[in-house]
Amino acid sequence: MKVATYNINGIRSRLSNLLEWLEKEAPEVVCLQELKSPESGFPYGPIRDAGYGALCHGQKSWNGVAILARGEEPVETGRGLPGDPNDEHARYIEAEVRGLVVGCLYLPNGNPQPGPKFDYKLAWFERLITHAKALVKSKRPVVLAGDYNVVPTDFDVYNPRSWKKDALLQPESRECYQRLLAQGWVDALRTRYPEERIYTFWDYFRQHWEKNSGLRIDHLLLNAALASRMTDAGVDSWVRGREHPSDHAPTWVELADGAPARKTGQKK
DNA sequence: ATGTCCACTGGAAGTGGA
Repeated sequence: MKVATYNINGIRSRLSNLLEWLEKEAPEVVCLQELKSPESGFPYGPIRDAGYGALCHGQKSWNGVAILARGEEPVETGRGLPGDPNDEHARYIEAEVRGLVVGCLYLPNGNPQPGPKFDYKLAWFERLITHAKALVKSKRPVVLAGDYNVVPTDFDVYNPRSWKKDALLQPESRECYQRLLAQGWVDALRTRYPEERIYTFWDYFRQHWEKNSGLRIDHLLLNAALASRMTDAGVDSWVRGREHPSDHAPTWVELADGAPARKTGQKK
């Protein structure tokens, strides 16, 4: 089973890219970010026709997240990150799919820094860390997937000097990511490729895609119950090379089948 | 400072966000 995350940068203007990718790669579970659309504009019809059930947490103009499931309907377990009732941004949705708990997140970009947007990023990150603490310990398999807007180390960017002042590389952002990992999460892509440069995002400027000047900011974190099932991971970078692409590429993990659910025990 | 793209407003080109 393939679980993927894809920052689509506008689902309405990118629908054909999404459908082509779904048809070619047929992931079982998909986390989407940056829909830039309210739920009323979400293309449920074409996505259903492609064979996927969908959950959408949208808003006008910005942000927006969704979870797709091939051949079934994801069962929603939460939307909006707990911890701040005044936070209106549509950046988190959670569901159960195929025995997995799937958290789909779009962490704030945080630029320019310093400033209120960077403060919001760090505050949101703290709320994520708090929420993740319960998930990581679960006996159930959990994946936290999305656009984290964090370049974990200098090895995850083509040239750290060019991005030194960017919110994605700040020590505070990286410290939060490390603290999240330290709970016990496995960073699927880096575990699969411990010594290779691998990117998930190439901005639209200065022919960065053509020169492979990328960043690794889309991450799939697995708890212990799921990490042992990982058989492969990768980036569908061909999608970034298509006409009219998002600046991100779909990033995925392949998982072996889990043990069948028990009829007794575990129940609370 | 620059570079490019998306969505929105308003009814063209500018703004905000990334």
